[in-house]
Amino acid sequence: MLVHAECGCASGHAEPGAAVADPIGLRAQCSASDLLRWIGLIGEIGPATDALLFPMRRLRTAATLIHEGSAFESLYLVGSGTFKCIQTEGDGYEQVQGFAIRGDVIGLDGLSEGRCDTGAIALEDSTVAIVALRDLDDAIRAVPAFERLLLRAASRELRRKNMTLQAMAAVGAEVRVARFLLQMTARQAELGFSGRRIRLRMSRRDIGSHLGIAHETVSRSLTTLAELQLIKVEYREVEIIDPDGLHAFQQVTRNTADALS
Amino acid sequence: MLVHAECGCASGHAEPGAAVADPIGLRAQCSASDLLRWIGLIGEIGPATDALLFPMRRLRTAATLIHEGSAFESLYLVGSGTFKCIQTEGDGYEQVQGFAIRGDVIGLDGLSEGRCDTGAIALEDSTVAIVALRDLDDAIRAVPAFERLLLRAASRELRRKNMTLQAMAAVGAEVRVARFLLQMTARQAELGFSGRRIRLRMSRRDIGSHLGIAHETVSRSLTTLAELQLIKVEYREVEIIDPDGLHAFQQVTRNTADALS
DNA sequence: CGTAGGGTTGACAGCTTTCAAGAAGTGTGG
DNA sequence: CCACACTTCTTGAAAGCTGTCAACCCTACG
Repeated sequence: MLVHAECGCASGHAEPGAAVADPIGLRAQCSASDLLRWIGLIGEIGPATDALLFPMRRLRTAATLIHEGSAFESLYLVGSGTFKCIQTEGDGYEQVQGFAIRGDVIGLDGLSEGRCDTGAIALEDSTVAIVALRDLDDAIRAVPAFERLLLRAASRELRRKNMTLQAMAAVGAEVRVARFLLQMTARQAELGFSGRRIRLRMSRRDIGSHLGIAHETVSRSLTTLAELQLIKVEYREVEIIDPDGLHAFQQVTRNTADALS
Repeated sequence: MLVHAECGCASGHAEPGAAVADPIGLRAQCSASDLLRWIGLIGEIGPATDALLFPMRRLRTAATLIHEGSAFESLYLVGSGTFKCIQTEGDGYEQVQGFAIRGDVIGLDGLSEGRCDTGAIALEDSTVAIVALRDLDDAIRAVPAFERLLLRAASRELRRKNMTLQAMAAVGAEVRVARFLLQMTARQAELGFSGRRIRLRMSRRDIGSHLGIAHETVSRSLTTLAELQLIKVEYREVEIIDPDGLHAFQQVTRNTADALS
C-alpha cells in the first residue's frame, strides 16, 4: 500500500529545469522570510526570520506529498506548483477536498488528531517548505510571530473551505463551475498572476469531485459557459471573456422565487 | 444594518432558568480552565489557566452572536447550546456553513481578514466565552499553550469542514442525510451524550442548506431512512435504531460500478 | 506504433427540484 | 385558558437536470 517510489527525496531531482519559475533556485532550504513572502506577510520579515531556515522538498508531477492516513509529522508550505488534497471514501471514491498553490499550508487538518486525514498529490512539478512538528516549538521560540502566522493560514483555509461549500451549494452545475473558475482566478490574482486567464492543472474528474458533480457534467458546463460567451475554453486553458457576465451568472444559488421580495 | 436589539449583553437575562444545563451557573465570566474542559484538553489545566478569565455572554433562541460582515473583534468558545453559522449569498440564499456546539470555536474564519465572513445565530439558549482580539496577546503571554489551543481548534474545524464536504459529495440525498446524522451523533458522543439519540436543534431548511438539498428532500430522506428501519424520526427527535446498517448505507458516495473491482 | 488516460458529446433513466396544499406544532395576545 | 397567526413539517405531482453508460477523438508516453 505505502509505495514510496514517487519521489527521490530532496536530493534526487534538482536539475529538471524549473529554475525560472522557482524563486528558490536550487537551494535545498529556505528561510522563514521566504515563507512570509509566499504567504504575503512581508511586514513580518526581519533578521530573525532570515535566520530561521526550513528544509525544502521538490516533487514532480503526480508525486505524493502526503500519504492519506499516515502519521502527522510536518506541515508543508507550498512555494511553487499545485497540489490536490484528497480523501478516499469507504467505497473507494476519491474526494478532492481542495487545491493548494503558492502560499497555502498543507496538512493543517492533521494537527489536531496526529494523523493525516487528507492526502496531497502534486499536479505539476512543485516545491514545498517542510515545517516539521518537532521543529515547530524551536521555530516559534525564535520567531514568536510564526505561530500567529500558522493561525492566520488556518483561518484563510477555513475561509476557502466556506467558499468551496458555497460552490457546492449551487443547484446548477454551470453555476458551480463558474464559481470554481472565479475562485481559482481570484487566488491567482492574489499572487500577482492574471485574473482573466488560467491554466487548470487538474483534470475534469478532479474538478468534478471537488464540486460534487460528474466529470462529464464539468465538460458540458464549460461548453455551455463558452457558448454563453462568458469564457473561452481550450483544453485546460480557460480565459474569462466577460467577467461581469460571469459574476452575474454565478449569483444564482437556487431558484428563489420568494427571494425577489 | 447593525441592529443589536437581539441581546441585552451579559448582564441582561441571567435568570431564565437554564442553570441545570449550564455548568457555569450565573457567573458572568469563566476561566481558561473552563475553556479547556469544554474543548477536552484537561491535560493543560493548571493554576495559570485558572487565573486567566474571560467574560461570558448568554444568548436566547434566535439571537445573533455574530453579524455577518461585521468587523472581527473576538472569537467565541461555545460553552452550552447550539449555533448555526451562516453566509448569505448574493441572491439572498442563506447558506448554513455549519453548526457549533460545546467546545467549538466560532469566528476563526474572520481572523485572517479582520472581517466576519460568517454570521452566527443561536438555535437555543446558549452561552459563549468571549476571547477578544485585543486580549489575545495578553492571554497568550499568561498561558503560552493558549495559542496552540486555538491552532488545534482551527485544525479540528478544518477536519469538520472536510466531513461536511464528504456529506455534500454524496450523490443521493438519503446518503447525505445519513452522513449528517452520523456526524452529529458522533460529535454528541464526544461530549459524553448518547450516540444513538439526538435532538436536532435546527430546522429541516437549515439541514437542507447545510447539505445542499431542498428542505422537502430532507423530509423525504428522513422518512425513507425510517422506512428502512435505520432510524426513528419524531419531529426533531431522531433515534438511530440500526447503527451498523446506517453506516453501511452511508458508504455509497456514487454509483461506482468500477469500484467493485 | 500501440496503449492508456483525458476530454467531449449523445441518449436515457432516475432523482431532485419546484410548486402546491394540508397537517402539525409554536407563540402571542386577548 | 383559548384562539389566532405563523412557522415548520409532510406529502403529492410534474418538469427539469444530472448521473450513468457508451462511443469517439485527442494527446502523451513507452
